[in-house]
Amino acid sequence: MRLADLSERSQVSIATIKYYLREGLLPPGRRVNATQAEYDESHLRRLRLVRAMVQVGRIPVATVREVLAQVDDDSLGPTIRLGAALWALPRATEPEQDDPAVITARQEVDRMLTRLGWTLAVEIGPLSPVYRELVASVASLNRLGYPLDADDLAPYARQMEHTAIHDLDRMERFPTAVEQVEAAVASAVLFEPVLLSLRRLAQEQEATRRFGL
Amino acid sequence: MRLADLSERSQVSIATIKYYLREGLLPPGRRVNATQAEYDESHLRRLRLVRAMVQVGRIPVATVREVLAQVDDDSLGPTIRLGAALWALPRATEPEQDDPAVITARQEVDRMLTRLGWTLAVEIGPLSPVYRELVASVASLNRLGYPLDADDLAPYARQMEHTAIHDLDRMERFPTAVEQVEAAVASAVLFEPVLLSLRRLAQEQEATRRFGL
DNA sequence: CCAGTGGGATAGTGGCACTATTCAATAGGA
DNA sequence: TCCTATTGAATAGTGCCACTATCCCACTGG
Repeated sequence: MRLADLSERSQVSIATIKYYLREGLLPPGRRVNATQAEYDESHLRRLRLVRAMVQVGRIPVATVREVLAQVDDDSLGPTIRLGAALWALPRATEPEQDDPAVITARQEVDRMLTRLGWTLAVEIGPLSPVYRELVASVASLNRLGYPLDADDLAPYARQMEHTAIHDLDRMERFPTAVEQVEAAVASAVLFEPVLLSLRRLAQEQEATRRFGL
Repeated sequence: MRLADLSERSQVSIATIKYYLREGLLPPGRRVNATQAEYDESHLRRLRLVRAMVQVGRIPVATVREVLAQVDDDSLGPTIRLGAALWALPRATEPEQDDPAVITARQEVDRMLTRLGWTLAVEIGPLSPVYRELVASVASLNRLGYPLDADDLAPYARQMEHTAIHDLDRMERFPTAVEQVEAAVASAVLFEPVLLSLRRLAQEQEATRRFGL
């Protein structure tokens, strides 16, 4: 497959593919000679993943580069690789340490985590971007006057435990490590809109049940 | 409260507040005289909501304006107002009609909805932006090689039914209609990062349980 | 009386994801 | 062989958008 074919099949313009190649989001093709390069299915798959992250996930190109570097790092075991890829994802605005809303939020998050027995999360929590993003989000809600405590968070967390089991079941169906991590990233990025849409539909449904049309 | 005070208490620069006033995201203050205006707590609350939508939710300013127009429309009953506000939120790329991935996605979504008995969603579904966003997301996953059928979607949807009940319980605690709709919008925008963070934490937790460290 | 304040108007900034152009070296069909 | 098309590199430009900066003027209040 040449560049033009890759562009054709992915519906991504040649200029944009060149841009991604330049930015290191797409590995270079196998150079057939000085003026031609050959691309294969893995390039197509990667290109679609990049598009998904950039367009659907609104992830900055620089972040996509970091995530993919983890996906392709053969020196990591599959589990670590998965963590590392998701590690690089969040769009977090880092919480300020001295903000009282942040301190409260952290306390409640920690209480929720210990109550659920998420020991790993508690130990590595403060280092994880995911944890920090959670704290920052809860703090935002605090500031807006919608406080969330451990009692509010716990049921949602338990529901997410169930979804996580589903998620990993789906992931483990893929044969190779790279494909599994790609699936995890795709799931993190693309499945989120699905979940959120379902939530809003459920809200509409529940509102109708309560208040009628 | 004068403009300077509003800026001080919200930590939003005067220039930005003026910008929001210009764009109609913030109602003008009560003019005390030709050169002074008085703002109250509702302005502060609204300003924080706008910031949350723009910064955390990454919602375009033009969309924020539309959403707030619904929030403030007294001619609507509270339920309709809630729906209308959430109606205006999504900013997804519309699915193309003839795309086979979209057709498959729509079939599976519809099957899932009927199975759950979400009759309202089925009837008004094709008109709802939320429904269309769901179809588009599932179609993206299809194209990427991660097909989702009704069997995959249903358990997630059932879980979201539970969260929706929690959501509306929290919303109904607020006294006035405007505050309730504001709470719903804040919940739609700000609670989403919380849910997603919880999901990723749960994934880390579950991955550790399965594969160890 | 005059520094400060609010609001309107207008232009500028910076980030970012592309997009267009040009160039030189071929490839490949007529 | 000729001629058009293609590739990759380099570089500059575009369009969007959320601010941000600057002026100006009317007026306030110590």
